[in-house]
Amino acid sequence: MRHEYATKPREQIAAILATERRYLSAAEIFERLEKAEAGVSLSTVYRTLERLREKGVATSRLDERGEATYLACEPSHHHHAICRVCGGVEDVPCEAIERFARSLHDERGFMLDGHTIEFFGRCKSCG
Amino acid sequence: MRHEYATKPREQIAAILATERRYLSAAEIFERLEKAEAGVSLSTVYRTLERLREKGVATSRLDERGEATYLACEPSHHHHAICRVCGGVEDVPCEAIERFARSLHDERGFMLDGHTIEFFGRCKSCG
DNA sequence: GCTATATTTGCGAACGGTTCTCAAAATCAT
DNA sequence: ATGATTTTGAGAACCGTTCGCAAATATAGC
Repeated sequence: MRHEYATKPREQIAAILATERRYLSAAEIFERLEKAEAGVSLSTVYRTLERLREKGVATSRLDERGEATYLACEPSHHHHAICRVCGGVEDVPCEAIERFARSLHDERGFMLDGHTIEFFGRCKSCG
Repeated sequence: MRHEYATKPREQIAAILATERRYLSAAEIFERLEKAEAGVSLSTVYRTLERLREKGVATSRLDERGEATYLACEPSHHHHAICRVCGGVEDVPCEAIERFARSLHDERGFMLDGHTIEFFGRCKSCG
């Protein structure tokens, strides 16, 4: 029989993620737990973040330096506008992409100054 | 006086990059150099790739596992369509983004099945 | 509540990619 | 060739992440 144990470390990590509207690294989360003297290990932080991602309640992305960062995130398909100053994340619905720069600024006040776009799939010769 | 020395390792690395239309990791380039018994060190591969990127003749991106990969690349602003099977890269001009899925398939035969889009800038409160 | 069983945890070691250090080798100007 | 300067190779160091395992914890059944 397969069980899921509800543990204090998991609750604490999920809580930190839930109250933060920016991508956090495992190290950042670990720091906060240390400050709160939670006695949670870094390994557990990594394991729990990965678990949250698998469950679909968090997304992850690699920052510029290749460090994995996590954000509590609804599973619906959308994209992110990330502030270069505060790191804050705003959701950008997929349909908005066509009008992206103008709408981001006009509708949300987000001053776009860069973006990363990559498409994946199969090229003509790989069918 | 500041000089730039033209060396064999640099030529060889640039040559590998120039003939390959896919993102290559430092390790992959190093392997090829080993096969050719070029006697070039991994450190030099890293240093040279970074140098090519700074000079603007190559771009880099992190793959899913966070490994840095490099591609010889014109400096003009555009995006990439990466084949999931062969790794081949096709340039996607920036203006095409609005019509991306249809045009990619109709015009290039690239069957889109995923994409990564991130916007950067300053949010309303960070001005 | 207690016990048995399965899951989770913390610790520390291992890992893999990248960067650094530094003496030896290569490049270029003269 | 010679000397000043840059680049290189080898290996150590680094850093984020993963792994292995014994101890601790959570749950189910009594």
